[in-house]
Amino acid sequence: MTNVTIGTGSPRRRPTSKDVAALAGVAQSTVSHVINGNYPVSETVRRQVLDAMERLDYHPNASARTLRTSRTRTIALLEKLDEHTAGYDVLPYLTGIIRHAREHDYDVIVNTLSDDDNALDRLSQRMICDGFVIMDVVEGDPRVERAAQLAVPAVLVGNAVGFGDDANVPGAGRMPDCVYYDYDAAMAEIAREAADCGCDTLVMVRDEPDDGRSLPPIERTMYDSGRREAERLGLRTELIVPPTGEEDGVAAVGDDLAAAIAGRRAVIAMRGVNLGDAVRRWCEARDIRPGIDVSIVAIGPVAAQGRYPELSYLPTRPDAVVSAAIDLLAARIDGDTSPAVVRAILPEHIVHRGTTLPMMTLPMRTDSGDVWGCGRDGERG
Amino acid sequence: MTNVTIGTGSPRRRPTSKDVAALAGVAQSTVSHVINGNYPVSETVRRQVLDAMERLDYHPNASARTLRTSRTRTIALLEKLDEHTAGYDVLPYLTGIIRHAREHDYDVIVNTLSDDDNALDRLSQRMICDGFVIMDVVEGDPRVERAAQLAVPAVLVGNAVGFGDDANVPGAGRMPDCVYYDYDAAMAEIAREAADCGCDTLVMVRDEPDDGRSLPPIERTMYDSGRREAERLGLRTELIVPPTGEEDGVAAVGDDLAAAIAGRRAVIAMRGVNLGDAVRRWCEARDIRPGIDVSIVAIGPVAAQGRYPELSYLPTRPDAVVSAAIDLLAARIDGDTSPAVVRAILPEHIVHRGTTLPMMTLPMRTDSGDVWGCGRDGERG
DNA sequence: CTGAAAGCGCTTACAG
DNA sequence: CTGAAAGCGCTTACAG
Repeated sequence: MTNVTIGTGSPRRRPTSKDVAALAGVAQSTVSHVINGNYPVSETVRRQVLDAMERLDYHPNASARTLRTSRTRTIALLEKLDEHTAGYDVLPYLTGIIRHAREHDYDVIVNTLSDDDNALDRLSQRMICDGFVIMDVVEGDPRVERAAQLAVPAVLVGNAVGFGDDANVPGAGRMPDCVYYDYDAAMAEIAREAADCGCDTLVMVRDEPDDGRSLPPIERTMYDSGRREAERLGLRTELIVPPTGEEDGVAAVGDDLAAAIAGRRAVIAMRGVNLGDAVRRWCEARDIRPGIDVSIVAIGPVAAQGRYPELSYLPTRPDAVVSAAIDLLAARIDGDTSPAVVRAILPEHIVHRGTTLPMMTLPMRTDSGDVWGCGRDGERG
Repeated sequence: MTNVTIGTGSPRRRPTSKDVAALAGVAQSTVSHVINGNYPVSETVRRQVLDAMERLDYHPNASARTLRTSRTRTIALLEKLDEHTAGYDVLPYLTGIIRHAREHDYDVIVNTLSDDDNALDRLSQRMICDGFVIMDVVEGDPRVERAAQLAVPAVLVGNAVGFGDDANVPGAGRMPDCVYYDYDAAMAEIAREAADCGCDTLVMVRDEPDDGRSLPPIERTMYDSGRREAERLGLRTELIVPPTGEEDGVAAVGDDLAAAIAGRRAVIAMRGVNLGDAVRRWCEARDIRPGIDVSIVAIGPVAAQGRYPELSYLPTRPDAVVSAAIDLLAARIDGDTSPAVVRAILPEHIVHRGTTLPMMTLPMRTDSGDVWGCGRDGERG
């Protein structure tokens, strides 16, 4: 306790490894050896050093270490956010990234500004961070090419833009890795679970209209994927495109929606728990009973669990996504130069709650009005 | 363009101020003088140096600067978040802090982990940041006392816990500054606007029940404050305490709520736009027309604007809060040792949208059923 | 196993 | 106005 600043007295100089060495009666390098464990140190000396560190309340200075090692032990998260961003969609990513980064002993600098275009350059050129996690990449995002030119590695989270067929970045540099949740597979999974329990229709409600602003890349192909899988399984499909992703949007396409599910065993699927809940309320207002007359499944983050406890959903696995992303990034920082990786995180299964009956036992009405359950083996008719 | 890493070739060493000095034909210190502007430099030399910096694509190394100056130009934001945190409540604070920090040329390390208890110690002891913004401080939060002992300054955002009457921190150290939105004044403001247009009842719906977990400090006194102001103005008041802050909670206290507003000119006020929207929907489901039969005003973040476009609300001014917080923190980092500051950010006025008629012209029914407008001067009767 | 020395890339008195 | 030198606090070959 000799090291606590008292009142307004001038703060005592922080102890350095030199002070520790002096107190322990060893060389400064020995202190470093003890701390980093890169060189063998006798147990006696190790104890002396540890003891001195404790007594002085010594903690190594991060910037001195960084200056010497060229490792900041900091990664930067670039995620453009505005006041319209749905928070419970971003929080699991944010917190997951921070948690996994900490597990790799990194701190996370977060930059959410949409007008801070040179954050990427500034943070890497001044050696403020060891690597980047870049989120919400859009089509033609200049940051992808920029990231490829950087002296530090980057991983793209949430989209596979600029990869696949057109994975070549103009100019030199190495491609950033990319991790994303596979919405295509997710929609296909919903189609499969629908077919498994004898539904005959998959109604997909799009999250956002195609209004000139470019659709999120993850939305470009998921409806096609859902339709393809559904048709392969013999289901009818419908795509409803509301003018907005909220309650008003659902109301605006109410007639289409009503027609799409009328007299059908339908599963209504959409991206986003907000939209899912809006559809649920729309149904209830019209005495269509989710989980009985129709199934509603939203593809959304686990956070939905708290906010919409009644909604059945297919989790987007943000933790799996960011865990893979941080592992990749940490490996790159440690010098892994293997070819760039594009990793799809696959969906698991629907979490059945109030808006679907468990698919395995979903009651099914025959034409005669009988209700019976069906197994996954497809014991039907 | 000579400095771009090509393909897998070994990355070129980053240029240093020494390289710049050599190219410009001056001493390294002169380069520093040009960059920092602390010493006079002739215009000719300045140009030479600037030119050399440009040609080499030179950017000063942050850790070397930090090692020398003991300034990291980084602040740490500590905000415990879990998956139940409402995102649109935290995003404006997060983004606001980052934006204002950048304006002061700070980057922001964010730590949202609820189990990373020594983040405060680690980040300050290893000199990773110059100061802290600590959010969501709760009663008896050990971080307040901890912050007071730190070598770097801290500012508490959102609560004034441990301040006021019991502002003394045990042990030595300097008290952190604190900035908070004044919910007491907010509820009083709602009471005043209600009285101004001839309402006779203020119904407050509490956001969270007092369920053993300590209430957020900002909720401790706001209902008292609302009641006091309302009664001073001759309004009746009611406090409704739902079992949860969501839709189910409102349903559970539906009878109380119905009784509280029956036959009254009531303003229903609550903290949180979610709750406000739940009340709005509850009203509409019972053919009580918000904005006509009753007023609903939620105290909430500006983000409500996007999410609940119909809801009238009293903005919580997150930007004003964090702007003040960062200004204070930056001043402390720059050596300001004046006494600790507790700054309340006062509410402005209600933003009238769908759930209130503009208060100035709210139609008012007399006993005889007449409808008439009223001015702020209180022309009544 | 241990220690003396160099050096990471800056900034800052200080001397000129 | 300009430059040579010291030093911030570490880590890492290297010599012993």
